[in-house]
Amino acid sequence: MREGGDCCDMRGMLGFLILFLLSKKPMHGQELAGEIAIRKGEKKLSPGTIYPALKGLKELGFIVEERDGKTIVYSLTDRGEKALKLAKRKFIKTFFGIFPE
Amino acid sequence: MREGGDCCDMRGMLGFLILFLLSKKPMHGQELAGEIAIRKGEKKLSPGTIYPALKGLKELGFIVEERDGKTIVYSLTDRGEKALKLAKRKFIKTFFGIFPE
DNA sequence: ATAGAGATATTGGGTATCCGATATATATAA
DNA sequence: TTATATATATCGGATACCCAATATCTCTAT
Repeated sequence: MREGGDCCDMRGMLGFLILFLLSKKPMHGQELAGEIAIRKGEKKLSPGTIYPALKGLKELGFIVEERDGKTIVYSLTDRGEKALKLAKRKFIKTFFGIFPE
Repeated sequence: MREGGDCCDMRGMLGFLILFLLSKKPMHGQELAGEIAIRKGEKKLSPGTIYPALKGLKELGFIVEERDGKTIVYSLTDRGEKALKLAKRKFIKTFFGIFPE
């Protein structure tokens, strides 16, 4: 784990984005990949991208998984909430001025 | 060059940030590193980070350099302006909701 | 029970990002 | 001129990002 130009200590910008999306609504992997695809205007992330990212966040203790039939729903832990809050603050400070007023 | 979770085709988030900062004011490398350090609340990027990033942007035709005594001042080209505009749009769409309303 | 579909997971490989260390260049001070 | 400080640049290595391919697992339909 780095600190990086990416975003704090959560596996870079992808981890940050995932954590943010999960904070709004717990989702399973494919659902998450779909949401990211829409936001980025690209095709869905490959399994080789999304699952390792989720695994990393889980190992950091930022998310937990809960089996729900065929899928696994991921949601933030308290640690994850806290890390996201910090990362958000930094993100906003770093990119201040980019969003239109 | 990829398309990436980073930001479009400008060497990732760092390139994006650099381009954004240069669009507000032409700067030389160390000045840029200082500005980024303030925004991120970290120490200045190492030379091994900032100069390759600038070199990459130059090779993409997004910035030009002009020697000014001891320093080299970088500024955006028209291509750079255009690329930044596109990247900003994508950035805003991708991270919509992260900035407080 | 078997087949199919969809979700999850891993592997291998290529590129990007970034740092620390080192090297080079340029301007200023002594 | 020589020394010093600052800016610029490159190198080696570690991690992150991402994809394509492959494998496993779970539910549903037949």
